[in-house]
Amino acid sequence: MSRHLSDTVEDYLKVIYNLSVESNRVSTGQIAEVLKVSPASVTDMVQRLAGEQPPLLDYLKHQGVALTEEGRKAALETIRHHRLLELFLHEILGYSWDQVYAEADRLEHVISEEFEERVAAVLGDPQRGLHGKPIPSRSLEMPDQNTCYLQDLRPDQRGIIHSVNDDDPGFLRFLESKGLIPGVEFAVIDFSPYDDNLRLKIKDKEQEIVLGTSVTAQVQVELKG
Amino acid sequence: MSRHLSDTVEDYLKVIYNLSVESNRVSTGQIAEVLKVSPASVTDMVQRLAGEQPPLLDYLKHQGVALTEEGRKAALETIRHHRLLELFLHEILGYSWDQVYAEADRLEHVISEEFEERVAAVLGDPQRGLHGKPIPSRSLEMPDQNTCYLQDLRPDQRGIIHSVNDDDPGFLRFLESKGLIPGVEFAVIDFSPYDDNLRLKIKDKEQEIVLGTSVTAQVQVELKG
DNA sequence: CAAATTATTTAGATTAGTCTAAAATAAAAT
DNA sequence: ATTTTATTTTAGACTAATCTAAATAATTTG
Repeated sequence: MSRHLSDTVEDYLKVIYNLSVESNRVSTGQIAEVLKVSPASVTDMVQRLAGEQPPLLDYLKHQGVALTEEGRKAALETIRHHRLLELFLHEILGYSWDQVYAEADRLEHVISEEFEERVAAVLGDPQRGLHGKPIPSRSLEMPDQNTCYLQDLRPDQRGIIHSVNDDDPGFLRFLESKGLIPGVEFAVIDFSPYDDNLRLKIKDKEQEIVLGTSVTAQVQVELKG
Repeated sequence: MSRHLSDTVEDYLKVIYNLSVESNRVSTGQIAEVLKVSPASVTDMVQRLAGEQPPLLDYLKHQGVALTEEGRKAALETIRHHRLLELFLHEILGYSWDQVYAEADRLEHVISEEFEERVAAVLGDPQRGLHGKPIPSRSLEMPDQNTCYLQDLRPDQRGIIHSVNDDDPGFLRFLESKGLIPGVEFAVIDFSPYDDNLRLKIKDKEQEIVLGTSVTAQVQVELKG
């Protein structure tokens, strides 16, 4: 079915997918920043990908890009690889949850469909990754998650940690030390205006914790009740 | 310790290592044939690798190349990756022995030292690969094997299948169907001149088998007694 | 040992992905 | 509604890895 895409192209599509969750069209500047390449390189690349047959991107000069259905499928394939690999590295090879990202990020471009299938089977066809994010299905359907960011909650609301960003090992170790792990229940105790800090009570933990937006904007939660 | 080498460079070094086992210096033409690139490309590349600091190859115009110690270490690193991966794909993910080569050949360039260590640990630090070839040690020592090619044996000699080439799935399925698997004992019954066919009796098998040189030149054995 | 054949190397070109610097466009601010 | 600022695009150039065609060196053969 799918023609071969280079590692680089897969990275572009993945980044565009992730940025698309927030805004409909994605600017070349945003992509450049995430991929740490120059804006000029991005313009070049998105023009190429928009010109492919069939096109992977929809591109309008000075108005950013959006994934085509083709591009979306390719991005989800890579994301499925990544999330299956993270789980695999943890479950089978004993990697810690802050270690898996870098390894999965290289392997995701290289494994075959066969490898993907076998890993999925060994893991029992998991629906969620090691950091809580949904894993696209074999047929590349992304289950829609009913979540919001922790930063949007206010006192007296209760929730469950749904998922966290996986790409910063230091941040992940911080989350672990605070007990902010997917599946954990918590309640918002206090909200502090101006700095937008949140005070949380985590289930089965004595000590309450206070978190700034640089944390609460990176954690997705499921509302309870 | 080691600077980063591209997948392509690792492939060149691996191929040169394998060809070096037979002849001391390796010709650009041989390399071109194995890698399926033009001889001109090989000349280009070997000149580059001989010019690196420190050099990975020793190159003399029109006289072929040899690996430097630096190049040999790099080749062994890749070979270690490959053989550990093949075993891993078989033992942990259930790949058959004719399926592992292609997957390992892509993954070998991408896995980290961490991955290598963990896989080696899970497999119990194996000394031999799935097809019998020795696995270079962590410190990149290649155990020297006391073997010869099956084609060099004559009637009444007995041996054990030591190792077989891993790169052709069809050939591997053929070997399996004949019971020619590393560790299996056999005796040479007959040698036929002109075509150099060998007749073998395989231990615990009723039927004797006759093999041509296109098979016997691809199988390494350990002499017994 | 010279001629013919074969192998290797050089020269010049191509593609993917990147860069910097300059030009063009869009957005923000006076 | 202009000017300023910020973003995006174009233009031109670089590197790694490859190619084909032509030139050169080595080897084989008569």
